[in-house]
Amino acid sequence: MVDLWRAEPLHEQLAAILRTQIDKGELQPGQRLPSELALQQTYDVSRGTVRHALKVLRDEGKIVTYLGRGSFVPPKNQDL
Amino acid sequence: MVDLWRAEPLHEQLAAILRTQIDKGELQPGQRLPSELALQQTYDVSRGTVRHALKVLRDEGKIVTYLGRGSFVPPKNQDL
DNA sequence: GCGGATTTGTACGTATGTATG
DNA sequence: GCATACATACGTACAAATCCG
Repeated sequence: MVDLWRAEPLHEQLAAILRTQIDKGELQPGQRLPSELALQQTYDVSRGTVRHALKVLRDEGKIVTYLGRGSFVPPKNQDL
Repeated sequence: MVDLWRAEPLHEQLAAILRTQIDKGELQPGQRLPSELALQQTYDVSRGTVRHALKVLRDEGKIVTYLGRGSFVPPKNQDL
């Protein structure tokens, strides 16, 4: 869970959590991440913070996001 | 084809495509447009997006729509 | 006229994008 | 960082009108 009293910004904490889940394979390639609303409720942060965290992962190439559909873990390989 | 990552909204892109076809005469006055389902499949967007695009053209007077029949390019002249 | 297929109308529900305070 | 509002987009379901065999 994110910790209000850690020095690290909330969105960084959340990004780290999701990044770990992806790297560990708990979020499989091709799989959809929980919605922003779900993440918001799960980690008790605002939607803005969730979106900030997702942007971090997006910039890292860890996820891809589609309007109206959600964020996904992209396939590792190049068979697109 | 419509492009998910263009800045222009999908329904605007689709409206522009159909508007061009009308203005070019590829869709003749009096002719029926493809059904919403056909447009949906052709351009790979949701029906809601198709309907949004058609509403744009309807508001422009480019097409008229009848329940159970379809959308049509109205005659240019006033012989209704 | 009947019945199924087609087409548009409407209503929800869910999700992301953007803007504002 | 948070809260709210609205726009954009997808999916589903069903109703209403029309078309056609």
